[in-house]
Amino acid sequence: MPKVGMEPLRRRALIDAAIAAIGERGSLDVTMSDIAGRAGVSSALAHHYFGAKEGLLQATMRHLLAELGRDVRTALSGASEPRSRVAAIVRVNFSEAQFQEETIAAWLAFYVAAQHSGELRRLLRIYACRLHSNLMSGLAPLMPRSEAERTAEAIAALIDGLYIRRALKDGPPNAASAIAIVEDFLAMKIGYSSP
Amino acid sequence: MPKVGMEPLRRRALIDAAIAAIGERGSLDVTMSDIAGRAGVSSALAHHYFGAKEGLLQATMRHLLAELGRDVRTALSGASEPRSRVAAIVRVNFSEAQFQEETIAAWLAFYVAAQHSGELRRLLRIYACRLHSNLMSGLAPLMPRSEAERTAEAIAALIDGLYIRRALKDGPPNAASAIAIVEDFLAMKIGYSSP
Amino acid sequence: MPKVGMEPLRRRALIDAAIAAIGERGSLDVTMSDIAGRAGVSSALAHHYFGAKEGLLQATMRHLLAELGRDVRTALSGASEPRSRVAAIVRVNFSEAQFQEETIAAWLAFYVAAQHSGELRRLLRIYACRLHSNLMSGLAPLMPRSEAERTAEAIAALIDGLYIRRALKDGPPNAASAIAIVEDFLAMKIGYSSP
Amino acid sequence: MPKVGMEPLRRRALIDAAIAAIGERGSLDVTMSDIAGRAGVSSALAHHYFGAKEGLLQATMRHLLAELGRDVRTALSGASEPRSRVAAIVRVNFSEAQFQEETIAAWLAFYVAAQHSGELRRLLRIYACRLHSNLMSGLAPLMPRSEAERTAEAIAALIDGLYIRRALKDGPPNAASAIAIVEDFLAMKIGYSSP
DNA sequence: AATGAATGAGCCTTCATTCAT
DNA sequence: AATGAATGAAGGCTCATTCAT
Repeated sequence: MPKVGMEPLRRRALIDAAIAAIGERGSLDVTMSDIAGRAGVSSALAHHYFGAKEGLLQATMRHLLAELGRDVRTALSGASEPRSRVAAIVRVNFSEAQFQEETIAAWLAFYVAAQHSGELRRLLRIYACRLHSNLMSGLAPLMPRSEAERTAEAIAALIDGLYIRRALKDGPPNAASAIAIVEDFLAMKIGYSSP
Repeated sequence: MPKVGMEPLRRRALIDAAIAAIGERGSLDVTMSDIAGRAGVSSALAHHYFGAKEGLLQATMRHLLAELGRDVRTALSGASEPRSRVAAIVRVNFSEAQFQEETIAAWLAFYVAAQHSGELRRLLRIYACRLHSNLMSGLAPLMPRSEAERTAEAIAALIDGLYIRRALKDGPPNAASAIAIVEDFLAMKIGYSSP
Repeated sequence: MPKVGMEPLRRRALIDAAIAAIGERGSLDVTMSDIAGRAGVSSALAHHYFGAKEGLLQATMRHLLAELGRDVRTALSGASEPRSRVAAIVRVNFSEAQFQEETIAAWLAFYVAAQHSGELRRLLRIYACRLHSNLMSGLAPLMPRSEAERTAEAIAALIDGLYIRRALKDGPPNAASAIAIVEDFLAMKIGYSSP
Repeated sequence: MPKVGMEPLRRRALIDAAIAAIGERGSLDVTMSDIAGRAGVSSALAHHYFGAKEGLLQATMRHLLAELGRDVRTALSGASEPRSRVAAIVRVNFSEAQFQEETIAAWLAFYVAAQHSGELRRLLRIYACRLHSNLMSGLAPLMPRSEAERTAEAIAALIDGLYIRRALKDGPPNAASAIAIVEDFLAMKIGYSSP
């Protein structure tokens, strides 16, 4: 039983537990004790590592954002054609790693909370900017700039809308139909050249 | 000096106060005292009229839904052409009465909360069904059924997505650009016949 | 059982309980629950009336100060001769109402805490100023100004010193010997004219 | 790399840190972590050396008392005349080593805490006895025994009073004026023979 | 010799809710 | 019709303390 170097493990366990708790409850209104309990530690330890609940929540959101960012980067690294870059971004957002019940619920909870919390808002904006510029890197070569801007905005809205509408559905998320909807939009927008 | 016939006024005042409080805070995590205070009454009275916090929240959501429903009905009553029916629905969702900062925030808060609360979920689903069938009443005559279904789904997602993305923006909501995005999608979908 | 107009009674009961608790423990490090329990109410009610622990502590100190102030005023109102004014002030500080174990301990606790708390410090300073000017009103006619100033300072120090030294003693405070010490000093200072 | 012979250094560092922490905060309500941090060690080490917080606090008070005792002994060793013995004692209490903001605050904190802690109380009493007998060694030759007793008591009270009244003042302690007050009292008491 | 890891206990505070008036 | 009074329950956070290394 290693008694040193536990910090990164605990941090990670606590963040995972936070995602689970938030995802299950569908809001940030979860207790530190619940999270800590899921991670198998005392709530005092959670405070020890993250200072306060807010610290843990921010770290959790950062983690979510970082994971998505990594997936997107990976997906983009294998897509050189503009069209396929856009498709790759869309696909990642509905990939198995991202588009699962728990993650979706946590994601939305953070999204809504970001409306009124300085730091969460900042984090989410950074992500939004990155998404936008990633989309633009694929769209810009295919249409006039202003058109590309609006298209990027629409795709982002579609993605977020498809996420939020999961809130009403039962059963496992259907990534395929979600992707189809976005792809359909894209196809109309930039013509039916294969992605 | 107690007055008679106060009940409906108080109920309404409390619901308005709830919307304001929730909208301002961006979540359902508001206190009964805050709401009651805004309505100018004691929190005990809020309990008297709504039984419990949950009751008030449900009544508030019902109110939001009812208002939107009324607006949609009104808009539809003046639109007989399929194409213009769809346009009318979209326009209502971004009308001044609906698409304001406070209402948007409250709306999202309920949306996310609905993920895990029986009654709120039920209410939101009813609304979603109504929206869907309203959209279908406009789309069905214009395209094959399955295509119409998917289009209705996409429009609904777009609307919700444009709402949620308001969470990141500053300044007053820009209804015009939101409508333009949905209309653009619609136009591509059903051809450029004027709405 | 009156259910209205309780506020002043509860406030007073809580302040008395606070004095008792602080006096018994000899420091401000008492719990709200302890205080509330002594007052026969829940700790939530204490918060309801005083906002927070700090509020209750400040109110308590204010109460202590106000009582002493009132006693001093009363004593002074019956003393017109300069010499007897000084004597009256000294006597009040060691009167039965003030110079009891519990009050002394509470007093010291506040005194020490005032070193680093803005509001308590402010309150204590006001009291110190008042004491000083009261003493001066008696001493100024009897000696040169600068001498009077120093004498007032010495008397104040003697009083506080006799208070703090109670911390080491057992048994009930001996007011008579304390008064004798201050009177002895005074007598030497201003001559043996009868007080 | 553990070093041998660290114990006395660590103990001393921790005690110094405790004085600093207590002096700064003005109360014994400081955390072990704070103290340990100031001493540059972990709080676990503080426990290792002192067993518990109480142990460290007692050691700290003992240190304060011991230092004062040493200073007094030194001062007395150079004063053979009764009058000058008393003066020496007074001077030490307001010497630079003792009469500084931090030490004063720590001193008072211990004083007040001693009201209700067995060991601290015992320690403080020992010091008080020593002070008393030291004063008596100077006063007894100069006046009747009972008069000397009362004078010793008054001087002790004056010293403590001048200490506690520092709690209300800003700026660096003014030792000169404090000494002047005690000396003035002494001079009146035992006549104006030079100290 | 020294520390990181970990926790239990306790405190302040908030809040929905109840009740007598 | 309406409220002030009051509380139980729960949550965030702190801290002294222990233990294995």
